[in-house]
Amino acid sequence: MLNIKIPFRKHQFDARKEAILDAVNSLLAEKGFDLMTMDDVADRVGIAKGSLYKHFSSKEKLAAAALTRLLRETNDELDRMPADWRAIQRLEQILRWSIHRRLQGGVPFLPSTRGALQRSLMLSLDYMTVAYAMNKRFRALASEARASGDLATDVSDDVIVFTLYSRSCDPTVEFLRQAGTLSDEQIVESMVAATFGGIRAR
Amino acid sequence: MLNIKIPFRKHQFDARKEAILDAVNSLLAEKGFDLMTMDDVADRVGIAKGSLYKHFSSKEKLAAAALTRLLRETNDELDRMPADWRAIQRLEQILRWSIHRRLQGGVPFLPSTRGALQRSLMLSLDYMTVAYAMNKRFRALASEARASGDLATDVSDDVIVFTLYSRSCDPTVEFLRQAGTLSDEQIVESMVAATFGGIRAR
DNA sequence: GTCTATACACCGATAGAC
DNA sequence: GTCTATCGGTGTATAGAC
Repeated sequence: MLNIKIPFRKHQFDARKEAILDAVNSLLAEKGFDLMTMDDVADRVGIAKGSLYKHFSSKEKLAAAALTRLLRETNDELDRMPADWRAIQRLEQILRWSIHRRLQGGVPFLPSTRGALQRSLMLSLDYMTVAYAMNKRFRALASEARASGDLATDVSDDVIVFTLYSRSCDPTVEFLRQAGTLSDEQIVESMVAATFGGIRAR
Repeated sequence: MLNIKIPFRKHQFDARKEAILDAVNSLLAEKGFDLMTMDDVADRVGIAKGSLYKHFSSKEKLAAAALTRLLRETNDELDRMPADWRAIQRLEQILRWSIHRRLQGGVPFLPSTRGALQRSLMLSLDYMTVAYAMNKRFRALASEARASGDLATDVSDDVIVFTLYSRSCDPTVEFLRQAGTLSDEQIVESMVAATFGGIRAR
């Protein structure tokens, strides 16, 4: 009976861990890393602050775990796409998915290129592994799309990849939501149209 | 002789005020509002922290003054443009100017839509006045450009204006600079090309 | 007005009882 | 493993001497 109870407890433990990451994800979206406090996280999950440290040894590790999970989900979304889609189609869809998730409150902020978090991310093997894998896939899609003649000739692959990363945390989304003139679906399509087609008349 | 010395002192005072704003601008660009401390500012200017409060009564007021000066300069840049330029040309040039300034370290970060700073900005008459004026000019340019058929039909004026705001603090710039494959001038032109022409082949 | 010193609050992390 | 209580450090803002 002990070999039944142990897996059960472990299940409980993992479930709480997921709940913590959910809270962190939404808090990162709301306030960003610097303004998010461990008290915020503990309050939202409904546990004591001290208990958080039984799961994650620091605030940076906590955020790294949340971001790692997010990157994994992005990879999963890429896996789910139909096999016959063109590269340009996949790139467009992954942006659409990102903005959609963000509007639902699940996708975080821009991790600033400086500061303690960035340093901690670099030291996280989990994070770096999945980040490297995702980056590789994006670059492959970019060069495939370029080979098919689907990408603008006056922007390099670097610009393509970084632009798509950045659009995931573009404040335009917040502005448009606050303006209130567009539905969520219209916001997503406007952003995709502006990113891929530009804002100048064609 | 007193009426000579008083304006001189006032001149000294104002000069120091400008020096403080310079320091704040570069610090905001480097670390953002949350991570910037009053000690940082005082150290960079070379004065004591307490003295800062003789010029600005709070950290938020300090940042608001720096951002207000930046918006004024943006307005000045719009004023400097040749009278015969088309609206689309002006919009393109103001983006080019923004990114150029940012690469030189003078343009701040993304002011997050939440937090103490945003609240303080809303209460600042100076900031709101110049922000409102600039917004008005941008909207006028957008609708003029649209009337001329120079803007994409599938993005609204809201999207045009907010997109240009957001491109001024787009992390793509940081990424490209870190990648090191493009010169500053190439970064500016890539961003302008990607924003106005999009990343999809035309 | 500029300095030094300090009050006051907040936050990350830890200790120790249960 | 969860809780309460607290330490140590940092940051904004102020007080008071000069």
